[in-house]
Amino acid sequence: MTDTPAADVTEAALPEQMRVRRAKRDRILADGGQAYPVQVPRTHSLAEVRRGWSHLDTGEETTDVVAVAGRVVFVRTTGKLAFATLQEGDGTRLQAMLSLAEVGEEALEAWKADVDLGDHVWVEGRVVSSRRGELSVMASRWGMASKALRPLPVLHKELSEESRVRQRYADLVVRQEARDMVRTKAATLRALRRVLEEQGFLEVETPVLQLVHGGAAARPFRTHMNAFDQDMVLRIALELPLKKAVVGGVDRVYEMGRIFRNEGVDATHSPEFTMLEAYQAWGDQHTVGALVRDLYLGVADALGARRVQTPAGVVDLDGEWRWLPVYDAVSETVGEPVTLETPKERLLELAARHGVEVDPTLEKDRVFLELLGELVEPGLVQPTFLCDYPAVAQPLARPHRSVPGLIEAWDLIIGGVERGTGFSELVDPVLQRQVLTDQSLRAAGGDPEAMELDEDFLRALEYGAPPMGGLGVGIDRLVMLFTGANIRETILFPHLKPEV
RNA sequence: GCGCCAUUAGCUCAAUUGGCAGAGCAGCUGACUCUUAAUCAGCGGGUUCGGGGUUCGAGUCCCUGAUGGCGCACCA
Repeated sequence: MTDTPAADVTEAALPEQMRVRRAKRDRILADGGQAYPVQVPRTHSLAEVRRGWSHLDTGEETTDVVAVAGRVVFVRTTGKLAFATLQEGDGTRLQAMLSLAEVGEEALEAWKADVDLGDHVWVEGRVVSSRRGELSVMASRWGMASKALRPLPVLHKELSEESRVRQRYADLVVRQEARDMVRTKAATLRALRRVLEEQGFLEVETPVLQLVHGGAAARPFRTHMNAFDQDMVLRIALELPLKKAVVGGVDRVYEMGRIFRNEGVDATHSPEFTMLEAYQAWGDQHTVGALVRDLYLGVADALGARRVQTPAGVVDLDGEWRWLPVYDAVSETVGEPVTLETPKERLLELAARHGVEVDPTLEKDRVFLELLGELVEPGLVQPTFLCDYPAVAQPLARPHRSVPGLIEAWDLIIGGVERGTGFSELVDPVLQRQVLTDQSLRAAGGDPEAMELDEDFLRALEYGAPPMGGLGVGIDRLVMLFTGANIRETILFPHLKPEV
């Protein structure tokens, strides 16, 4: 124990409730007890007791002795009989009863004196049903398992938005939705891996620290490797190393991992988020379209619902997943034919007529993409593959097999939001070099999102990559679809600015 | 990045026109052997986000900074 003067000053500055709890801890230790024992008697989880003795009638008692442990979330103490509600990790609760007649005066008085909301305790005793029918453990002994020094937030009201995120550990204790989210996300990751494994995909891990930034258009985080005295970036995509693996014969390969983008933070964007990318040799945009559908259905089944309520309406994942060429989509929406040849001036007029603000200095095809994003995407509630994009949309996609100027790529829209993207991947090393050279010139010209020229990637392609399809799915957005949560709820510990 | 709103006890929130800073839960003391957000009686607990200003007087008005939320812009 620290009794330095400095510690006393700190002690005095603490809120009353924390001083009280510290005093209780000190008293337990001074009396020869343990406030933080390395191990406690525990024969059953709270859930196991609930499952095993659910048949008890109101007031029925057994001689079955169990030992349970959990966090105290409610206490109700009468003179000679104390009740407490214990909670374990997934939110399962079980009542503990301490009766003077069974536990003895000394143990009951210690309970009243030492136990606060938030403490972990263990209780050993018979499984009984109380007179009001509450399944309980009637204590013959109890002990402190871990003394909490900080008072728990109230359980009757949700934490403020900021506290929920800053102190997720407390949020998890007091809010069932927070606990469920952790398990929902884990179930989602399991389901995705299962679907991929069933279809013969191998999971690999590729470098997070990279020499050149590529695979997507985004601003990277920069760092430095001391051993090589080498500036590096954190990856913004998984794409390039996975394609290198396909070159080497890893025909069906995927990675599910964190990528980092040094950009805005809001309810739908986090600077680090989890991406799934999969590449399939001998496949194309249609085969990976089928794969992404299997992935979504696999997750839906794991979470128990193929129909999902979203702000945009009810999504039926069992329905048709429509393929919608983007020029058809925009033509239909604006009520007149729009094609790759439609001049920029006309596109700008259409934008103005439909109230879409567009930077008039954008190139023609980007104006078109603005119209698509503003007028079409929000209205696509059911799963839709927007396809046949103009080439400008995706530098790494293959030119369309039958329509010049288009590429073979899709964006999957569900509930009005982009959920994933897929390609017939570009494997011609000469074309790829042209595209990347153009990108690197833009990077040199100051575009912070443009890709750099990755010579190693081009060397790999020059050895020959098989025809392949590839897809990318934002895992957090997938979880958001099924839970209705915003991205900060799907990420256990999202980033916030430091506290003062 | 721009605009709007918010920040008060451990937690969640009140506070009228600028006039003694409050409630519920939590905590402390006491009562109570079937409670379950237990109940009852009493008590304590505040850098009103930080800094500056106006005023006899500021949680409240002004300036400035921090953090958060929402909207817009950008992105997945």
